[in-house]
Amino acid sequence: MATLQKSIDKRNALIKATIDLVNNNGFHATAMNKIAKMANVSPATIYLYFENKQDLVNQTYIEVKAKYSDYAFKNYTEKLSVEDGFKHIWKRIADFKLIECENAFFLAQCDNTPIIDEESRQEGIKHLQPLLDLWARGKKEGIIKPFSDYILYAYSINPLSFLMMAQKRETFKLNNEHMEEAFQAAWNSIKN
Amino acid sequence: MATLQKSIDKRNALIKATIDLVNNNGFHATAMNKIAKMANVSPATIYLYFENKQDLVNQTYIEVKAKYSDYAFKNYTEKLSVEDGFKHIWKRIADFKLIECENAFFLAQCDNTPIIDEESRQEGIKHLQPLLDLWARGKKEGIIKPFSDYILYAYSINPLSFLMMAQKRETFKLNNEHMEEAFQAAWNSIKN
DNA sequence: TTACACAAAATGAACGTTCATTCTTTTTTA
DNA sequence: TAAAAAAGAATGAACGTTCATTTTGTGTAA
Repeated sequence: MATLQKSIDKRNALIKATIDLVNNNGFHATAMNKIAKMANVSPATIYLYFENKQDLVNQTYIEVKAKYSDYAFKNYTEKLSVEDGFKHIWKRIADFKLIECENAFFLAQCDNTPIIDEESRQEGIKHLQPLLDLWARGKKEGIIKPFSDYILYAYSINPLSFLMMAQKRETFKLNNEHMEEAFQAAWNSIKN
Repeated sequence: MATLQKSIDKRNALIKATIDLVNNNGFHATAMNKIAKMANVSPATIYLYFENKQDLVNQTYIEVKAKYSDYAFKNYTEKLSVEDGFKHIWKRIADFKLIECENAFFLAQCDNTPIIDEESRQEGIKHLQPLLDLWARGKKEGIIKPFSDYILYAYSINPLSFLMMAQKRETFKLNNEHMEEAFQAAWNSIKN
């Protein structure tokens, strides 16, 4: 337990600190110094766990992205109808953005800036496959509009990021009614 | 012409260089040095036009945002029906994101990160009023769903940013057919 | 149980570099 | 010719990273 466990704790603390500081200051304004301080660790210790700053943020991204898709597809099964399946995944993603908003905000920032290696970005995309499969089935059954996946994503999933951002910036307060409206808008934009 | 004109040219060159470099490297990885070099100017000269780096990027943001909304509402008139008016504005915004994609990308990056002062951000929001007015009319006439403006924006306008981002990243190639699909999705998500 | 030795983990100080900004000088303009 | 504009070199601070050293944890011999 002792040694290894301690290590994992430190690594987690470092990743948590990275998310926090990058969320509030951006990647390049976040000093290794500050990350170390927030994680209660010496700056030098970071380099026992990560190659360098870029590696730290890449690994943080991949880890958060994995957490995101795990959350999104929890309890999902292909046995559901297209509409029910979509609603299930959509609600899970919405929940994630609300509940794990620090994580979600970090992902949004990575996805909209050049701070992440293209390689790590590709690594993070893989996880969405079940949703793409669902859409393929929906198109075949004539339930989903025959739009390209990018369009379907842009109009049914991605808007949640915008809402989360507004919420985080406190220019908008999401409530249950809003979420109901949002789901309707999402479904109307892609259903046939 | 002479003095003042020359100054405006330099200022424009600086702003253009800022957009270019921030788009490709992010704000904090963009050195004043490099901005000066790209604008064919001494680093010291920047400080004749801008207070400091933050001021440079704030002013760049406000200027690009103004260009964006000018473009969006060009030739728009309130005499149009709600549907036609919306289509008009939507197409203008879509055009902007396609044609002025460097500008659009810069805005997207500013809107998704903490690089811009909250004050400048607020300054940039004002310009959307005609669209909000149109939605208000649409809701009153029962043509637009009675959703909050944030939701309407998230599902009808903001998705264009996502598509532009994918396009810029060359993971997706937008064509006319896609734009038609995108408009349908946008309108379906907000129409009653 | 204690004392010791060794390796792994962790540290704080130090390094070289790069950055935003300023200072002094030169050039341009009117 | 005087003032405004611009330049390039200089500056101090801050950064990512490394180095020399100390601390911690673990197994072993007494």
